[in-house]
Amino acid sequence: MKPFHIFNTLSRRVEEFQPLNPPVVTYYSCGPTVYLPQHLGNMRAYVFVDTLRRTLELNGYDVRHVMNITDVGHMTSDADAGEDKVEKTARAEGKTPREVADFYIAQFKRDCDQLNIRLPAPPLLCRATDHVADMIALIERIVERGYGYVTPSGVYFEVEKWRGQSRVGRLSRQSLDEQHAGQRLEHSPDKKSPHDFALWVLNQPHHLMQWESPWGRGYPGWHIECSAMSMRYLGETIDIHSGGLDHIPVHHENEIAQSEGATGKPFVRYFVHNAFLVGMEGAKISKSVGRFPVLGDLAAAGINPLAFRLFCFGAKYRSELAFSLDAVRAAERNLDYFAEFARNLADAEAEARADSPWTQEFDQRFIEALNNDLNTPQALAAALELVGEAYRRGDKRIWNTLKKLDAVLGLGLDAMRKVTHGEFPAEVTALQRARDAARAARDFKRADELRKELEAKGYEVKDHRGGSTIMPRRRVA
RNA sequence: GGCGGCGUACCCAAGUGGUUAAGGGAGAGGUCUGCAAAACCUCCAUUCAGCGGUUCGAAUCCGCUCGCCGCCUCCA
Repeated sequence: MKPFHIFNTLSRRVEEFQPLNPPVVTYYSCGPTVYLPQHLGNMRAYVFVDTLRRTLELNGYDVRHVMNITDVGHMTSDADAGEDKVEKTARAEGKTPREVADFYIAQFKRDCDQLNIRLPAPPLLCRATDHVADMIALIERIVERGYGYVTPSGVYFEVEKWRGQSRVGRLSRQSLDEQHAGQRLEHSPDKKSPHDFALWVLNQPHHLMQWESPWGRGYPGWHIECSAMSMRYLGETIDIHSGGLDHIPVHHENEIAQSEGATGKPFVRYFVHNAFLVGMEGAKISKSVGRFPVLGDLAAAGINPLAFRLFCFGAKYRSELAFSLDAVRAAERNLDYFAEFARNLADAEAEARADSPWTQEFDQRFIEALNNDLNTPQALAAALELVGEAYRRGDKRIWNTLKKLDAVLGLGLDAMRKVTHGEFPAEVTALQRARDAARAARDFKRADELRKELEAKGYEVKDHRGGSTIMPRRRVA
């Protein structure tokens, strides 16, 4: 089997992945900003993060995964002096910033749960406001090494000193001249150059969240949280750092500068970036635009939210994906296909110790597709064909294989099977038995009555040759 | 102005130099079925935005044209 390969934005190539200290993989993924609900574009990114993590685990790696939660420092306009977005929402809703953040964090966790996205457990799911001391310590190192300078409006990182005027940005491949920084926005006159960015912001008395620092009361710049928390939990050089494509030119470029400026060591070995979910008009879905679809919209449209996970697998993470309710409905048919198979699987079939030998081909195709830069469309195709082949051959000894694939697909097929193979109330089981008997006696009138009774109690009934299966009716929110 | 990406069937999309252009959805026909629901079979792009070029061979490489989008400012 070929080892895992991934596209590294640093080299702009698909590379064989080799962690620094196998089998451990240190992985930092950019998490949510918590001043609004997460839209489906955000959720696509987290499905991607989850898929990457699960694929690494499938390859036998021990993934130490950190995700940050940005609950301070995102400005509405200018990166240095605009209003903090969390605070803006707090003012609008009459809450404290902490309350706003708590609310949207809880919602984020619920959304992830519905998509079977496994989040790191705290403290590895880490909040910026809980790590201000780490950030201050890091800024001190940067200043000591001569890359930061203190002014009345804040501490800034001196970009040109770090990389030189003409050097091309490592990630964005643009020279400083090409970036036209400052052309379209106002910046602090204290900055030596428009490219410089804030590490610590001072003298913003209206800002609600403030901390004491060696330079005075203030709050951290946006980029510093990721460097500080990444180093805190994963060390000064990590294996993988992921985020959206939009972070390449500013956020990640600046993270590299400040981190390597502070430590003198490489910050990240593999930078991985996911592409956007786009609306039907082909335009990017983003928080700053105003209206955007959220996970709850799917349930409102009668779609199982988990279908969104499979919908995401339909395109590679580096390709734009066009969102529409119909496209998610199409994915929901695939979800039902897997689910039906799992639910109807007899115990004898599920408990077979070894799967049929022909399943290996699909297993292999699945893993090779994922190991080839996370080609989820091909992996999904292999999984679908595995099930199709089982039906075709009338040989359902594929459960061990399917469960293995589900470790990445993340549909929870095992739990789905238990829905039809679990314990039901005695009266429900009795009704089912009575109905099976009526059917066997070809008393279809009676069978139909009993079906109605079961449905009234909230159970769905499906017949097959020898008998029937029942399951609680899916609640559509 | 700079940087980057995209255009494959009705829809979502793989494939990026070489046998018949994955897979799914929708659609059409069929098998099975008491009903309902599944499932299975068959069909569904001589063609990859357009035009040139390179090559024994291109959806895949190069050039041009048209159309669309992202980033350079908070954004996954």
